[in-house]
Amino acid sequence: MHSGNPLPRLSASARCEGCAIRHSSVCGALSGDEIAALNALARRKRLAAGETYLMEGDTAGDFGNITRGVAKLVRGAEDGRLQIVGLLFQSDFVGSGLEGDAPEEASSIEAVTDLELCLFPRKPFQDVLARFPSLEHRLLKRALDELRFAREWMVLLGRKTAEERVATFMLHMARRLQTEGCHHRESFDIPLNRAEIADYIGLTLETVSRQMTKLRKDGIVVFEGAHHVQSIDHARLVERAGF
Amino acid sequence: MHSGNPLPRLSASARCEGCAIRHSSVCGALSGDEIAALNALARRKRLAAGETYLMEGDTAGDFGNITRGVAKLVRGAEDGRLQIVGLLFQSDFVGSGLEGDAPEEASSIEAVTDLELCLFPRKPFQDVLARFPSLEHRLLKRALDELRFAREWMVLLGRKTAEERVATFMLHMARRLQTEGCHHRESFDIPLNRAEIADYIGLTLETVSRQMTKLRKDGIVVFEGAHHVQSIDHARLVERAGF
DNA sequence: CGTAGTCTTGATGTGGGTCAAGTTGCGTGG
DNA sequence: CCACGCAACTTGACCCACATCAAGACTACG
Repeated sequence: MHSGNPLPRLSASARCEGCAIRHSSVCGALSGDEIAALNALARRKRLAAGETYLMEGDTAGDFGNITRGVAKLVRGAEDGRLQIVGLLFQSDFVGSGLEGDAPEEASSIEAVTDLELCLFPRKPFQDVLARFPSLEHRLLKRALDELRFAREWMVLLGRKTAEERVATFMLHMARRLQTEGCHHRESFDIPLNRAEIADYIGLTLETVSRQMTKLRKDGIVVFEGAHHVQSIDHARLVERAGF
Repeated sequence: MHSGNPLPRLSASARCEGCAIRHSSVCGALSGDEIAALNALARRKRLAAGETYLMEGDTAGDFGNITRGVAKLVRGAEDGRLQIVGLLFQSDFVGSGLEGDAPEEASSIEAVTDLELCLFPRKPFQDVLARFPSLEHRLLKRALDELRFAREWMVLLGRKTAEERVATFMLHMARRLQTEGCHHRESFDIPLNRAEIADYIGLTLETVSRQMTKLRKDGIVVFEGAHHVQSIDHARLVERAGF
């Protein structure tokens, strides 16, 4: 990891100007001139589903954006217990600490689907950050959004029933994934498998499976296979999701 | 709330220069000249233990610091279930959203102990924030710290046993409260009652009580009354706290 | 069309919730 | 200073939602 041969520089065809997440990521804070500074630093990295980008305890420390795919932030115990403490989607930001050397990572980052990252080496990115307060402003907004979401998830993990957890999870997936592609369809693919869902919402995979079956039998969700959701009854899901 | 008679301006004897949290709060980012801008805005507010500063759903929207005491961020369901999603200690920052009007609060803020706040009206503070990037930088560092902590707590809520939760909670209290006063003593007062601890770590008050009793009987914690901790066996607590 | 990974379903177990008394500690008033 | 009353805490008995253990059933890919 992060050793040996350098990552490829961004090719002309993959410049920031034409980037899929040019405006939705933190880069949206930057004007044409400013983005040039980042463009010069950017390196692309691809990971296959299941591969690990960073391990808990590492101090790798680059910054970057997710340009395609879904990643999970995972904390694990030696005895096999896992908790997914966050999901990263297209245009989400990656990186720990702000100043100085990178701190030890509190969680691993693993590719859930095939993944594409746009990475900036630590020190040069810190310099860019110091030059452009609008970039830091954008990072702060993102951090506050993630904090609000983490607290929402604390409510789920601390107080919700299995039924409420799965309903809340489905609403969350629908909100994040329906809008990524086309706005009108209500269908989407759940990128996580049953075990990952369980580790995200603090249950076992068996309980997740049973609750999914219940949603199907109650006509609230129409599945096509275990991962593709044809349609959801949003109102009834909200009822089931609890507070 | 936030109606009628204005809060008192900061008196000369309570200026920022002599403030207990002048350097530990976000204000630590500001030079003498810069702090003057904030000093002109500051209003003090006191709450007795148990009083509510903000209700879930409010859009009050001032910013501020906790100058003394402990507050809890609480989310509640109609059926009585509660989850404390964060504790605020001396020098912690309060306020939602950055730009424009205040968003609806996701959680209530309630005084756990007698509480003293140093508040800045929303709009003027936003102006100060726009003028001094170092203040925003400090806010970002704080937000990232809180995010890291929230994710740590997600692990507790999602995967830890009752025994591990109470041990982790005690370590957290020791860390936050021992250093506030004198460094050498290992004793401290738990500001939360059993029900609040339960709502913080996702258990019932009975289970919390039983686990506290177990810590006492196993000689890991010496209590004097239900709230005062005389000493803790740090190493054995860490063992019990799990991952 | 075989086989390995993933998902579903069923049977059983248990950690922590719920319900119900006690007990302790503390402020208040006599 | 003591008696009372109330809230907070502890402890015990019982229960249930979800975990665990154990087969099967899909499905995808060679």
